[in-house]
Amino acid sequence: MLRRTGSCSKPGTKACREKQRREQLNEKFMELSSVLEPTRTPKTDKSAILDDAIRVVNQLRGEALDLKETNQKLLEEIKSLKAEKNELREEKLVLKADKEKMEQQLKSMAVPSPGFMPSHPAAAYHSFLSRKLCFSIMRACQLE
Amino acid sequence: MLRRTGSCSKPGTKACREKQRREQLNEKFMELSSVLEPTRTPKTDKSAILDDAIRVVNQLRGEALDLKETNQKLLEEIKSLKAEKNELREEKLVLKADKEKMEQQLKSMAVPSPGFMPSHPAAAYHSFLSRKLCFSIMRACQLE
DNA sequence: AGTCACACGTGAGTC
DNA sequence: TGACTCACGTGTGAC
Repeated sequence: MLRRTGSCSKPGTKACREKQRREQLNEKFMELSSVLEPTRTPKTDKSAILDDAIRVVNQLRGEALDLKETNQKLLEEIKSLKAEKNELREEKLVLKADKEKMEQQLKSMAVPSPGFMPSHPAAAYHSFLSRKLCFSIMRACQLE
Repeated sequence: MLRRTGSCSKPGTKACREKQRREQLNEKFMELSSVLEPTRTPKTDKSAILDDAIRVVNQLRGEALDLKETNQKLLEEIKSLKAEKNELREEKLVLKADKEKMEQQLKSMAVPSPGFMPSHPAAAYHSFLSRKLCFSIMRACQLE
């Protein structure tokens, strides 16, 4: 692209304005080329610049489409992961409630009612064995 | 863009080849314009086409960047969700093991050792009460 | 009228 | 050399 840089010989002439118009067009060609290839020295071939522009726009459009599709799938995966997580949390809560209920029951068993007193030596010994058993259960149930 | 469509007056002339070259350039302008606006009637203004091309390329570049960034964040979120899910699953397994251990202990308590026989009526009555208590605990622990 | 964008043919430079 | 690309000034049609 030859460039007779500089202003017109006779300002106001039609030829001059036509020259300015060409210069503006060429500046836009350069700018487009710079945008298309931010790294390299801009091309000076108008046909090549137009070809590149067509190619790049199509390529970027496809890329954006792919990325949007991927985004959509990732969002769906997140949605399902959150659902699974909530399900696990609920199941965990149920199990925890079960466990606490069992512990509560065992604790109340370990402390007998005040009026309950074995009157016979054999009964007292049996009661001792029962309470010993209950504590061992509690130990087993608390699990560290 | 005025279009003197049709071939040259005198084929082979320089003027004719120059005309063909201009026509090729114009076709590329048209194609670029079509790519830029797939829906509308293509523009015929060369400056406007170049402006649009610059704008669209920049816009698509930014859009692609945003999408890639979003993708990255989504991937990280998925990663952390999976980690949280695994943690919940492990906690659930621990709770389940606890529960089963407690159930096992209670079940073995419910069946006393064969040599264990209360010798006195009061002791027998107390043993009866203990077993009754154990069964009620088991009912409570199994929880439907 | 006058302006605008384009087409045209030609001169000039490059490989 | 010849074919290519670009700049230039002008001609033309549309608004």
